[in-house]
Amino acid sequence: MLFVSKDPVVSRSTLKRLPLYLHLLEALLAQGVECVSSTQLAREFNFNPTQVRKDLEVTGEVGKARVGFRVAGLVVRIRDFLGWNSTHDAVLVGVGNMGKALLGYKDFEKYGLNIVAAFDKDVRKVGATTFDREVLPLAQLPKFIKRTKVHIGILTVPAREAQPVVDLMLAAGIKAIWNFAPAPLRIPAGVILENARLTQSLAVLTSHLTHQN
Amino acid sequence: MLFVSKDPVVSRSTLKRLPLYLHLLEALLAQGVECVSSTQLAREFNFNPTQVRKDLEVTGEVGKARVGFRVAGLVVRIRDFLGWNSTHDAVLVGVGNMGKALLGYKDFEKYGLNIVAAFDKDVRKVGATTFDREVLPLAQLPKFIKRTKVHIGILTVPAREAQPVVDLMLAAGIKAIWNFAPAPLRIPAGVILENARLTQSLAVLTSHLTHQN
DNA sequence: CTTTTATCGAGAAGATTATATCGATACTTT
DNA sequence: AAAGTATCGATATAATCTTCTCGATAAAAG
Ligand SMILES: NC(=O)c1ccc[n+]([C@@H]2O[C@H](COP(=O)([O-])OP(=O)(O)OC[C@H]3O[C@@H](n4cnc5c(N)ncnc54)[C@H](O)[C@@H]3O)[C@@H](O)[C@H]2O)c1
Ligand SMILES: NC(=O)c1ccc[n+]([C@@H]2O[C@H](COP(=O)([O-])OP(=O)(O)OC[C@H]3O[C@@H](n4cnc5c(N)ncnc54)[C@H](O)[C@@H]3O)[C@@H](O)[C@H]2O)c1
Repeated sequence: MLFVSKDPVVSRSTLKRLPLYLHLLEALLAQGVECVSSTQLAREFNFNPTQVRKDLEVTGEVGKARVGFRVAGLVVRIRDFLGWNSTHDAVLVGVGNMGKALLGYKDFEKYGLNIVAAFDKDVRKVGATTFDREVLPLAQLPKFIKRTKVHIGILTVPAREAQPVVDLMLAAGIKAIWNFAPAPLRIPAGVILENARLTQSLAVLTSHLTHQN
Repeated sequence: MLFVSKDPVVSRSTLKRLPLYLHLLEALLAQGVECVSSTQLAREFNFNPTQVRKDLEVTGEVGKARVGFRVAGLVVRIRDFLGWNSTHDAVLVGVGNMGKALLGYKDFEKYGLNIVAAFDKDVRKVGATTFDREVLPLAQLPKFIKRTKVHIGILTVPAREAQPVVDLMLAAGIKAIWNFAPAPLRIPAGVILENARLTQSLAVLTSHLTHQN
């Protein structure tokens, strides 16, 4: 779509398919499979083989005619491309149901994400330790972001609180926001916003079920 | 993309933008705003006005030149279109961190989703009550689905457990699956699969941060 | 009452994304 | 060794999605 600055123009669609391939490839790697063709991968997901090849092209891994791609090579290349071989620190704001689920998710480290601190404005939550991380008062958020130079902000507050918290984050220098609240956010160009809105996902299900009858 | 059976009248992109409009429109409605133009809506999201009009067209609501669309009308039409004015019952399997967050989410009823029961294979979790719902043993899942004719299955088990649980659901007659596990699932045509994969969403963030430097 | 302006809906044009085609290549089979 | 075949990468074509253009229309301004 938009949002990429220079030449490495990779579509958001491709970007979202890469983790799908990766998960499968890691399973194949664990099974000891050495090579896999675009045809095989495509069959797993009901994609088109050409599309798979185009997607994998962005990682730089080249395949061999009649053989396919090296599984181990693809795994490394995709992880590198996605930035999952390095660590991206993040702060989380809103230690409610969703916030706690994210804080408790061990596998984020596999995806290069490291939640270093959590914040809440509810004094009853502050001070408690949630999954080994202390919950800090919201007031300390700006200073913390500036001091630790953390780039990612995870937003798990109620919708009406989302924009004010985002403004705090932006003022403190956050570069990317992962938003779970069903609220339209205003952010300046240059900052990446990714909405993990479950309601959007749900819309696909409920509308299909509705129009099927 | 693919996976819609007959005439895929509405694109998935449009489908995912409708909830965005809806959330904003509901806020406007609460403020007493009566009409809104595609231009105004577009500005809020940095979309193109024509795109907004095309999206809204699918709901059947017609606008008035020089005035725009009735906010109240759009809210009803979008909710109807998405199936959010009726109730879709669902079962949830895997009462871990994510499963509990979903069980505790009060607003799902606004989105037409009603989680009627939760299942887990861990005997320590079974019997406990999580957010007013008893956790049932996995063994009871098939009978429960058949008896209650529930259509939606929510999958919050570890990735390696995903396919076996899906197979159970399918055999019992589930029509739509909302999957949170990072695993490629095999499902027959006619069943709707929607992946709420946070790792796909995360890929957008981490890859951008990586390639910016 | 006429002109101006903002917006609509329909259709055309443009951009992006997905798929098909094809020569080259590397492995298998005969 | 030669023939056959699956797959690659490159390029062309097709499909889809987005944006532009324009005549019609409804409200506001003159
Ligand atoms: N729980 C889910 O399954 C789910 C599903 C879809 C969307 N969401 C969205 O995710 C967000 C969080 O949902 P939840 O279920 O965790 O809600 P929740 O009410 O359980 O938690 C919200 C937390 O944010 C804190 N908070 C409120 N305002 C704050 C502020 N200004 N600064 C810092 N902290 C603040 C609250 O104290 C609370 O701890 C909501 O926007 C919700 O709509 C949640
Ligand atoms: N927690 C998160 O923030 C998060 C983020 C992204 C993805 N996910 C994915 O969501 C899924 C659940 O994550 P989680 O953090 O809740 O994990 P979790 O380990 O906390 O919970 C998993 C639950 O599933 C149950 N379970 C395991 N096998 C089962 C089976 N065959 N049948 C029924 N129940 C079974 C376990 O007993 C446990 O209660 C995982 O696939 C995870 O990768 C979670």
